[in-house]
Amino acid sequence: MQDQQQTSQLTDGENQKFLTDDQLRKGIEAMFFAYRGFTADPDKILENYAYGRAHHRAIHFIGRSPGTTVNNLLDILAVTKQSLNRVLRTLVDDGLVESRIGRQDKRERNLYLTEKGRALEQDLSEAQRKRMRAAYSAAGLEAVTGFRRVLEEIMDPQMRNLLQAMTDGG
Amino acid sequence: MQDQQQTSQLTDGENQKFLTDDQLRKGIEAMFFAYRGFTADPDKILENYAYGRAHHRAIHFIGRSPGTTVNNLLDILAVTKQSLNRVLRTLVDDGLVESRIGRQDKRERNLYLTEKGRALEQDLSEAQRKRMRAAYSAAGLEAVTGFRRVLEEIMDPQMRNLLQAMTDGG
DNA sequence: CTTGGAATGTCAACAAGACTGACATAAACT
DNA sequence: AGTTTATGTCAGTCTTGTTGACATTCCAAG
Repeated sequence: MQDQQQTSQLTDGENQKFLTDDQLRKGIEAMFFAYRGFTADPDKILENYAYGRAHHRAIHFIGRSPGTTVNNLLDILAVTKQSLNRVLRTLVDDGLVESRIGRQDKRERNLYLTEKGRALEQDLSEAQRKRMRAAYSAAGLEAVTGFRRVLEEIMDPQMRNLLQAMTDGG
Repeated sequence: MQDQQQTSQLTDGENQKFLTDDQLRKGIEAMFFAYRGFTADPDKILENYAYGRAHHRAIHFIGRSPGTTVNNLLDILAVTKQSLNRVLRTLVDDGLVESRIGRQDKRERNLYLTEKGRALEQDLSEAQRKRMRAAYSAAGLEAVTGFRRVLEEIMDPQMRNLLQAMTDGG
């Protein structure tokens, strides 16, 4: 089994010490604390409105893919239509989101941010980006590549595909 | 400024293309989808019990730092004592957690998992570790290092310190 | 042209899990 | 002795999720 090609000076055992339960636990806890930071800044902005994280998510994905349908959004957000509808209704009522009847398929509703909606979206996004920008900058390109790589492995395959499709098309 | 040591062939501009708003957005969305996957497996187990994610968090950190106090847990979980107390009460009532009066300071309660509690903790942890193990394994050591690095930069400094203290002491 | 299914909206009831505010008790500190 | 700390508890509220039921509109297939 010892051929002349040594790709690493580490044995398999040493090479995979990052797979110990203790290393995994640290990753799990880091994920928990980081996610809290990740949502903290938008949450603080939303306190000024009568909105919560659910509204942020809807606003984000509508702003990101203008004209998306309710069903699309349901796939992305993985909540019930009743739950999403309550959020969408308040956003439409408050004039942040416009819901247009589909041109080809008139059953569908195409969702768009209004100017007011886009303003809030920018506010929330910039707050969240600011933290991410600082983190990326401090960690460096190589770390960011690894970060993205691991996140993609953690998510469900369907979500990975969905994210991929969004990134290509939208 | 140009010494003989070239650390990179990239200009500053090229070197920081990962800081564009579009790159940041991709990271933000990856974080969102990954966190959902991250919590999915324990959540599925908890459906069989009358417990939720809040119980999982309490069980995790008690199992990780046996003898921890309520106040400690409040700092870690960042919820109100009323919220935590409701969770702890059910766990104590159901015989998963033991609450002992502190030896030095009798105002404090030291929290421990019972055997039953440890069994559930193992079940939940192993489900979550399984996904992380697969992700780490697929992504490789270098990516995992970057992953951890970025997560630490994203979280609030107090949480980073707290996590550090836990990792050292506990 | 009718019928079945899909996309959407809405109503009602409910649950988990967060919150605030108020109050109580015991123990420790000053 | 008086104050602060650690914890527990009651009551009420909010957000966001759930299920179940039902209506409308419209596309598409028979």
